[in-house]
Amino acid sequence: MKWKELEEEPCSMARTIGVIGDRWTLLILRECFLRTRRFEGFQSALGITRHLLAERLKKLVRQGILRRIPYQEAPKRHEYILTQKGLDLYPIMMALVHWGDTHMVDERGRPLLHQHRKCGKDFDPVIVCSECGEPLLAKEVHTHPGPGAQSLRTIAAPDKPKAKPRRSAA
Amino acid sequence: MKWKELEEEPCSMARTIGVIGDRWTLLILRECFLRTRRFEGFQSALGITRHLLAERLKKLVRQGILRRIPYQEAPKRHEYILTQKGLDLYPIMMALVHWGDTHMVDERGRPLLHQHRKCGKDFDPVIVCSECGEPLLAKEVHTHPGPGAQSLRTIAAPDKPKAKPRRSAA
DNA sequence: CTTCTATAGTTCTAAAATCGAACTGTCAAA
DNA sequence: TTTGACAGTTCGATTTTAGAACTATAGAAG
Repeated sequence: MKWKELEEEPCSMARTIGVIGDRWTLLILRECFLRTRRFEGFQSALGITRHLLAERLKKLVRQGILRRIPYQEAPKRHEYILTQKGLDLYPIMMALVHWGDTHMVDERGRPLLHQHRKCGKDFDPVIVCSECGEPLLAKEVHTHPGPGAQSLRTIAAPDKPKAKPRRSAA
Repeated sequence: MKWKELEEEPCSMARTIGVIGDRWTLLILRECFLRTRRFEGFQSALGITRHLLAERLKKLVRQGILRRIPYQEAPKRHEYILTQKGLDLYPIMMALVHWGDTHMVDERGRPLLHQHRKCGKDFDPVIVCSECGEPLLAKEVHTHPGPGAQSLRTIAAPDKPKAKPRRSAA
């Protein structure tokens, strides 16, 4: 499977992974949410090679997740800022952080706390059902094909995905 | 930066990315949540090379995200099932799916719908504050160093990463 | 008894991605 | 005139991944 195919699969998760599902892209996005905007800022914060950084930024711009905006003429310079589409990645970022906070902290505790301005408290993100507001548990969710379904794969778990001969028997 | 270093960074997101932040691992986890449990199941569903699949499964087991459980003696066979730590990845998976549903669907609509057994309705996942229950917006969240902070990097947003405006920066 | 099939890997080579370091170009300041 | 900051680009070396074949075990088929 190639990256391009991923984005065309009838699976929203696969498509998302096709866009942001690699180490550097995710880390670049972390920096974006931490308000880094410029090439040098990303590079020195992450230690990514300049080559890859340039490539990843281009891809994020192509995907409409970042916008490249001039901040000075003279030597033309641009900064990269999140579009709405990019800001919408926030729940993904929070979910990643929260899992790390829960399962990957050492004895010192969390490196970073999040305070909700609305209520003033440090919080954890909680996922709830948009319809009833109850917290979601994997076990209580049932998936079924939607209008965009097309392949039998990825819609629901087929109990046994037919095996095919791997070698020519001749 | 190497993979191993990532897991030691004082940043929960980096650590999480170090564990699950690559294309195949994420797709394998998708399959896990769709109830795939066996080597052949993953391989044929994803088209991943057997070599990589074996490696990724080993890593997920090492990380305590999957457990390798024998389901038959005779030729010894195992299946891979999510531990609690693995199940806790559910919010990340849902967040990925939801972003794809919002920004990556084609005219046909969503490939997969999620029904909440508790209320019976198809839903979207919503992230709320654990303290006040209000939906979270990136703009309303302030980050500050926690007990596990140690490096100045990644703790909090440096307002401008050593970018001193040398000119009138618009 | 031999062959086929199913399952879960391992091994090998070629191709692709990433790393690391140097190089390009613009303009301001020293 | 030289240096420094910034935003890239280029290129050879290294690491990962792809793709296909090979190994191993055991039941069923013939």
